[in-house]
Amino acid sequence: MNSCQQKAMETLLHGHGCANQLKLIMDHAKSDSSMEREDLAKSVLHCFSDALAILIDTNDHHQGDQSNNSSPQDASPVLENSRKPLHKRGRKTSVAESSDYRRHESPNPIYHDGFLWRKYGQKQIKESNHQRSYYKCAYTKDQNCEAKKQVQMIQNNPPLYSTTYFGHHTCQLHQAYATFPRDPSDPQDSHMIRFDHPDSSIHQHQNQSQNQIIYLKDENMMMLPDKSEEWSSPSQWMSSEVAHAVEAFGFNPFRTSSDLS
DNA sequence: GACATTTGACCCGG
DNA sequence: CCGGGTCAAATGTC
Repeated sequence: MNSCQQKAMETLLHGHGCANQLKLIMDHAKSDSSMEREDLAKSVLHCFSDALAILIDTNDHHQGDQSNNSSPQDASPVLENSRKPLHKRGRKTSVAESSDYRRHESPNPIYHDGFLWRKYGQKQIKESNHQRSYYKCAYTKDQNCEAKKQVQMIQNNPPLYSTTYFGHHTCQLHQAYATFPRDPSDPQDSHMIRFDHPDSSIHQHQNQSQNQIIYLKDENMMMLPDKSEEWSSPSQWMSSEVAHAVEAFGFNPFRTSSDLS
């Protein structure tokens, strides 16, 4: 998978996570969480818009360099960082100048976006009069995930918050997604998709006869068919909602440019 | 006690 | 030197 497709995949997964949370909230509408629902709905919309933009751009520009399999994701940031002495702290590279970011603006800060974040800093930004909060993926240490986000109020009246995401989630949440089908011809190879916490086993259901695993947190997740020799259709490697959303836009990330014309 | 958040210090790029 | 990003000790919460 090239880096653009991976980026789109992550964005779609992000949207899927938001959709799941939204569904859970709506299923258990005990409390008045309309703000949360609004955040999630906006996140879902943003994710699909961003993913589609990425995928369409991929199709427009990426067909010529298919031989180049080395994506930026393959380059090891760990090695890059390891060149620096351990006692060095502070800004390594300017994330604000990185082209690899996605910025969302909403009347409320986006706390529930489908990922688990850990706050690692807060700073008063000189020009804005508002504090900026810095978050890392909760799996930064465990799985070397480098995804980060910044949340900052950018306007008082009416309140407006900017949430900026940097980098990609490389935590297992996405690895499970990115690595299958591992061996479609191997019947012993279980087809597993998971979108909840990788360590949580309580939601896990295993169909032992078919050696397939689904997760109850994603009730609408498709059980992958045993015959998985073809993965060209999004509906065969995405959740049903994401697949339907992508197909509704008439887009197939594996379609070639000649198919488009 | 374990884990998450806060906050001041440190570091780097401009 | 300044502003922004990160670290890590201190503090809070469960």
